[in-house]
Amino acid sequence: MARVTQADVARAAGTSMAVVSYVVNGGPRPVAAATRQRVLAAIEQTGYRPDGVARALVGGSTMTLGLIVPDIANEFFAELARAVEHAARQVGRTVLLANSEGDAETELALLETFLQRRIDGVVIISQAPITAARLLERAGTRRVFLGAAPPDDSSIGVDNFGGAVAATMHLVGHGYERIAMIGGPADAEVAEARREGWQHALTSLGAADGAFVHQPFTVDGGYAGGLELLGGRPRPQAVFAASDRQAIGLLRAAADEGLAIPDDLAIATFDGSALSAYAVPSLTTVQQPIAQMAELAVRQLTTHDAPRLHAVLEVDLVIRRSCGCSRS
Amino acid sequence: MARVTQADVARAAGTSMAVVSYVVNGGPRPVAAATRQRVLAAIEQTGYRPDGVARALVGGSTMTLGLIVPDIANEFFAELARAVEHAARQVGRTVLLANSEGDAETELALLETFLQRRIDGVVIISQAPITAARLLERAGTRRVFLGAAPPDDSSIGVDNFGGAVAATMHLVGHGYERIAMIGGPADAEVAEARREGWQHALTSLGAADGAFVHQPFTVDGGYAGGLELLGGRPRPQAVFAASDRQAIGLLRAAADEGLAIPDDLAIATFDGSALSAYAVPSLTTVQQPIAQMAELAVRQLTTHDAPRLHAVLEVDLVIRRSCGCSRS
DNA sequence: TTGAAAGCGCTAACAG
DNA sequence: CTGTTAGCGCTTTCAA
Repeated sequence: MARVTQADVARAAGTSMAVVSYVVNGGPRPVAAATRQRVLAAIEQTGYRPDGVARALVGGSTMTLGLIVPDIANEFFAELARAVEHAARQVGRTVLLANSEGDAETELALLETFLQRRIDGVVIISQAPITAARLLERAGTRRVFLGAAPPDDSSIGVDNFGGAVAATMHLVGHGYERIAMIGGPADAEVAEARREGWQHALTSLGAADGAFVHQPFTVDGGYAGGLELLGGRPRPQAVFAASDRQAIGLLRAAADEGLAIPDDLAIATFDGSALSAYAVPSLTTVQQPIAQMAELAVRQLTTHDAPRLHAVLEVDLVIRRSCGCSRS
Repeated sequence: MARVTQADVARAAGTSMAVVSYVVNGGPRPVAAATRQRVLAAIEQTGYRPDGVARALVGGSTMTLGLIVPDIANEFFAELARAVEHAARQVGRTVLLANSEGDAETELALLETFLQRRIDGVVIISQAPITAARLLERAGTRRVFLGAAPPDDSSIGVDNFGGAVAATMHLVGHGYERIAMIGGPADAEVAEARREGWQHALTSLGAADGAFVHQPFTVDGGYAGGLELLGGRPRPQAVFAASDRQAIGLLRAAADEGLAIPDDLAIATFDGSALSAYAVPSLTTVQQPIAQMAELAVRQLTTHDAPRLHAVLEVDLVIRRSCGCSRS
């Protein structure tokens, strides 16, 4: 039951270890067809499985990517994780997953662990971009930030401002005049951009400012924000939520108030996670291009000397029922 | 910028590599307090970070656990993944994540990759338990199956039958007489156990058989099943869904039919993922002890010669609004 | 208590 | 085209 090594294969094939390595890796030296066959047969017969650890030690690359998200149980991050794992697998990489729990200290500790594991690169939704970048830079580890990012590091983001404008405009197009917003935490960059987009749409249309509340990106946050907004007078006719999770909470708040969606209250939200499609009624939402983000991130980490990346991806307004479009 | 190695530290501290190793690992040989201080200082000063790869090569353990789920974007698996990662982190392990996409071939390929990476153990929700177990056994790799499992391997499951009985009984207790069920795929063990529980509760109460449909564990499955069941005459008064995702689809089907929950139709479901709490109305569900499952799984994989584990965990009926309990 | 040295399994020069 | 060999960075005997 002992581990089958390259030496065992070499012995069985009557060749040297080097040759075995050459056929396993298809290089860097050519191997005669006949020899190759013998080696292949020996591999088959011995049940040899190359040892990735030894390979990494000598070669340098672990073929492993790290992924740090605040909370994998959040639909959006879960979908992102799936996409990242998928993209990584396509190029032969494996992914190490970790949850920072939204905590900067935990995130740094996690990065430290990943560095010890010698990951080839990391995709991170960071709570402390500057510190994280410095650590990774010192270690010479590639990385790409999603969302909040240090100015001089590779990052992938979406057009939060534009998406919020589009959603708000759409609501305005329905004729609503009092359009409130449940925003994210005041210190979250992406949240602020969405707020500005909403604000911009409102003012550029000459509408008075709508009510606004800061809330965490959670269902509970959406619920609390919803209750507060719906309790105001005059009550808003529509609410733009900064995230799907918040919109779900808002749905409940509306139900508590006995408000029908979209007849008594229209809703638009941001993210485009499956949550928004499953909700009743389904939510009109600004969809983030998750697959594309993952694809880009993995490519950035795995292509040899890729130049710094600064992507801001287009976002897509998906019209569903919560905004009132399909009202009879 | 070159990698700082143990040799660098030894040099800086004026000792041998062995001593550095002893202080880093706290053994196996004692080190004089003064020497230890010098080493610690040298580590600090050089910015030394132990190389996990080299360590794994010589030591044997990679301190890494693998986790294979069908689809991390599914709430239930996402919550499980979070719990596993958390439990693993508590004991200093890192987790490699992969999605089998519900495909046996993919799953095997993933396992093969994990074995090359020399993971210490794997937590798996398997599509092909027997084959997977054989592969892992040959490789001498520890594993614990969640859900479907080979009879002679460690596994962790929940009382699917009992949970279904409890949920169905609860519905019966409300006075409903026509209680239908949206089940899982016919070939899924856990799904069958839930079906039997529902069946058992019905017959033991002398109720006539309720309508039943097989559906995949998806929102769409629940929607399709819901439409079919709700279209039948007489229409069921309550439906027990085999999973939260299906219940979400059922909610939509009910909305399509203009049925109010729980007044026109009561619902109970199985899983207890956040989805069930977020839904409007909130869903009465059989909650799986996710944290406990993860905790147990990780312990099984990381404790030295743990005996074979065959856990069947208790499940908890969480009463919320969809069953009609809070009807005025 | 400390040091020297033998590997862990593999890749890639460097020789033949 | 194939074989020999020197490490990759670390842990752990075995000596001192």
